Amino acid sequence: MSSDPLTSDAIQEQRRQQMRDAILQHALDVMEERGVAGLSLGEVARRLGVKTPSLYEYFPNKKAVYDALFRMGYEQFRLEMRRLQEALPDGSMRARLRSIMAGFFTFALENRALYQLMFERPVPGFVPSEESLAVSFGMLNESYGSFTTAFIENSLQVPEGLSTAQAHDLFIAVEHGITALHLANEPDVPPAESRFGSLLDAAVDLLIRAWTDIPQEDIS
Amino acid sequence: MSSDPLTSDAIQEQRRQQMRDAILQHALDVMEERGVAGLSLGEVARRLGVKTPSLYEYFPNKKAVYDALFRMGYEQFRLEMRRLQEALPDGSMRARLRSIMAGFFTFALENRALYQLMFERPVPGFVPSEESLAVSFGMLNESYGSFTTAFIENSLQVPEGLSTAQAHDLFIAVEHGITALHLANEPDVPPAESRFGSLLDAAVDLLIRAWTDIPQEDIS
DNA sequence: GTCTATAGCTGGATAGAC
DNA sequence: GTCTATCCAGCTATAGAC
Repeated sequence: MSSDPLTSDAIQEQRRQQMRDAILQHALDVMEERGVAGLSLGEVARRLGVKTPSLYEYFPNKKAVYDALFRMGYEQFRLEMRRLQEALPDGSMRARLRSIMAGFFTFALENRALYQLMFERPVPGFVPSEESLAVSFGMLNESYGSFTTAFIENSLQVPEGLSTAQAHDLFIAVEHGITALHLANEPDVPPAESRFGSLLDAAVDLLIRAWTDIPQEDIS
Repeated sequence: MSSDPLTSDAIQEQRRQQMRDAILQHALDVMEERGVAGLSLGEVARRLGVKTPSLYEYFPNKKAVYDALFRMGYEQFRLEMRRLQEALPDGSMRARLRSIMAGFFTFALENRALYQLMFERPVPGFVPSEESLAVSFGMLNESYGSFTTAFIENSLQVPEGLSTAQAHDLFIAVEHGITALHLANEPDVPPAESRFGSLLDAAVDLLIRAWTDIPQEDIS
């Protein structure tokens, strides 16, 4: 019997995918060290133990590497958010929002370069492709879905004039504002002691206060 | 009489300052077009009608240009915030917060590159100098001062466990979150129609709701 | 203070041998 | 699919004439 061509192809494909992943992983490392815009394909190749032109077998150009990273970032982010949803504590809306915010923040700290690529525009000339933007929107929609569910379950009320989608966007904006300022100003200070990281609880409190009717027993 | 050396020196100094300003202005233009990290001294020189080495008479290296821009950004920002404070509408805290947020947002839109340099870290290897950081802290303190005043005047209450300084930081984080997401996702959409720009009012509402005791007449 | 000239480097990307 | 060789472009920065 000759070797099975189908299996052979599959192995080929697998190897190809492994190489692509390795490139992306080393690219991430380089970005962490040199800054997002400081990615160099030469440096990536060096770390992989190959020569630069070899990379062009796997990505047509540098922008494609950025694009793949952008997409990968949102896919990982989606997985992380799902994991978070499933492990969400029972009980108060406060505890649940707190948990989501902490997860968001932690993801950003553990994937700084990726986070910057996803939420800021640090690379001159790079704009995510349509397909990658679709992935990022998919993630947002999924997040929006569980946000809405949580809202209904806890009978929180969004103020009139504001859609639930907008409330969700505002939630993300608050998360991102705290996260981005922490990363820009005190990237290496532990969140709990940091100027902006320590505001996570206050932010949750803010949202709960604003979107919950003051209980009647508060009035003497 | 010979020419007055003092006056001559002053003129020299003035010319020098003009050239420095011109360099910074063109650097800003280039950053707007090519991205913050895409600044090229060669391009700046070209637009000024001089050769690249001439720039080194005015700045010792490229980082010094970034640093001067960073500082300039915060100085302009401070002026803008003062102007805003003075023109603050009488009346409700809501109207005043709205005005401040709109001013912040507008400054960011009209100075995108500068804003990114100030609030994000888009340039690999660039960290603001101590002196420039001092300027930025000075601005924050000034902003904090007027924030506190406005709070006291309107007898708003920060929740226990949160200092006024932290409330101020949270305010900035909300401003930045909305602004940054707008710039990253829909930089060219007019704020009023944009996904995140349109959240400015909702953000003010959020803060007011959370930090104001619900009036008694709300209870039937 | 401006220039020419140039060092010195790094980068992205392609052609073509193996 | 990997390599060598190379192109080409751009950049920061310095030396030294004028």
